[in-house]
Amino acid sequence: MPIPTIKYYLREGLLPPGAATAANQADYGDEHLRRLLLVRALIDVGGVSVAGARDVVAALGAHAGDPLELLGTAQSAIAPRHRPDRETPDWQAARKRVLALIVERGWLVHPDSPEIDLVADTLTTGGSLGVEELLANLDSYADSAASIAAVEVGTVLARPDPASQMELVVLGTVFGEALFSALRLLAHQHESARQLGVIEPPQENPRIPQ
Amino acid sequence: MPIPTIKYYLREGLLPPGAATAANQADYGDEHLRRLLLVRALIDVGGVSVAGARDVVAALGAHAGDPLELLGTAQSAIAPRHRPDRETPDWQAARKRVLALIVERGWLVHPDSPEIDLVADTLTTGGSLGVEELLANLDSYADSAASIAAVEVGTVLARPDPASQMELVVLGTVFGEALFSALRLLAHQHESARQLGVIEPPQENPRIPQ
DNA sequence: CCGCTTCCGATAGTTAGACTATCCACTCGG
DNA sequence: CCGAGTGGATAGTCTAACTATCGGAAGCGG
Repeated sequence: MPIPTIKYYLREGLLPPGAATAANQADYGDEHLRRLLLVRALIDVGGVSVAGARDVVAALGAHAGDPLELLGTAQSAIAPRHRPDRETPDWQAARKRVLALIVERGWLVHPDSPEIDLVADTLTTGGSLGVEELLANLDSYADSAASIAAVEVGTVLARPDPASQMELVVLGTVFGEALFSALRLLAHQHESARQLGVIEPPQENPRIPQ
Repeated sequence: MPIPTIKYYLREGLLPPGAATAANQADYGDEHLRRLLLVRALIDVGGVSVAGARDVVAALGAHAGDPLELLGTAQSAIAPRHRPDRETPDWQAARKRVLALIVERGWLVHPDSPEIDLVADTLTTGGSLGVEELLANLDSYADSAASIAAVEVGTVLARPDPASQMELVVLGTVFGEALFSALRLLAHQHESARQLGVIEPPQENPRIPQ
């Protein structure tokens, strides 16, 4: 990684300044390196912008004990930015559908969460392109999201100290997404082959027919 | 949407040229509009670059009956671009782990699929940042990816004509990802609240205690 | 302690991607 | 017939993310 880039990150506030030992020397420690790796992960793996990464590390420094706040910052840095018209009846209907989902599942989510609007955005834009199937499959997506989230939150809480938990909130958001996404691709391949009736998977003992 | 932008997309080959009626007039039909919406969805919702969108629509035009090929193009346009060193023993071990997962699940995936490497990339980079939990949770991710993929492939195959199926491969890849991602965020909120032992969800009849 | 290298911080320049603006010849609608 | 609008071509703008250079002050080997 080129030095000028690191200097740039320092300027942009993505990395904390080193401890100055003289007018033109400064010490950088292990946590500087670690921070740098975190930033690169956010940018390379999470596709976050430099400005977004700055917000995330700032949030990591601030509300040191509030995982929910941090989670929001991390996710909104990662989420792609698209805003359909939110005044249309279609969008209102989509939002209502999401609220219904939340209620029927008993999800502990504040009804004013902006994340609800994000789901409605996706449903609406998809609907306007004729992907009505999104709505039909909404429950399946919610099932998977719920089971993944349960595992992930459990994993975060299993970390011993709060600082390490905070970091895993950020890293888990990014890497969890990337990992799921890549596995989904593999699973698509498998399911396409299976449902299209290509050759069956190798059996325990392929010699015995049927 | 400004006209100059549409002209730009035409130049870049994201939209097919209209049927020329005169030296300086051309007709555009419904499928042009639809194509434009598809491109915008790829860019806005999927976060795909203009060049990536061109590749996807080109793939949509070519191999008209090969969903697997198209799926690969669509996913690789969406996937963020990060390449850790693939020669390290860590990466080799990660890849072996992924292959084991594929075998033990009987997934019908070609062992040379580049998507396998993507999973290994994520595991390796995560591991180098100390997110060992990714490996531990790999099976949970695979479970969810499998069940989502089964639903999605089924949905695509339910479409009546091949052209419409091809389109849903692309749109489903993009919107499915966005929808799952947004729902995961909501589910994180819920699970954090639940596992941290915040107030319980409202019961059917909250009056009756216990 | 001399000189070469490296480093800090600051300023300025570069590159790629995604638009956006202008021009010109033409043509359609009133 | 005339003014608004269109298609195609060319050139310009704007932002994000780097990258290069500069001046001065350490550090370090001999």
